[in-house]
Amino acid sequence: MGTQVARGAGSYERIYRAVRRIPRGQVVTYGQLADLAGLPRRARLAGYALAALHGSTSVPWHRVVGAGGRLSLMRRSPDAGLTQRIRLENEGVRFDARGRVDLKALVRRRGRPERPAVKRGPPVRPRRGSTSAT
DNA sequence: CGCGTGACTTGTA
DNA sequence: TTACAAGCCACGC
Repeated sequence: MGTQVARGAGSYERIYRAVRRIPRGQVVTYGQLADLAGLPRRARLAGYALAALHGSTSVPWHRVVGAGGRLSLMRRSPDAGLTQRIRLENEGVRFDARGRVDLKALVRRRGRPERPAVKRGPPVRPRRGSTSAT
């Protein structure tokens, strides 16, 4: 078998291996996937890695959804998004009327990724003709 | 090196 | 509900 996988060559392999670990009938978000791959805060990378897959891949990419159980593919590629939905339903995953995955199928988050003071600076937009005129 | 864009996420307005 | 901002990574121009 493959003796080893592309070592640090790229984080993609890590993402793919993490995807293969997703239990059938369950789904994870891109953020969770990145976390499972040991790449916290790299949700976008997870999506990019999946986008690099080819159609005949054996990676169960359909078990990866967007935050809140949304199928991000539906927006970009409705066709692929439909394939994803069909595959998931085939695994017993339920969807709501909005087309989102039933949160019950979402793998629970383990621990709590502490969120260090990343307070995003609120877009302070000074309004003209205000009281503080000087 | 900078910019724009993309299967991302979260908080605020 | 949508739109925007900021953070993140990768790729093409």
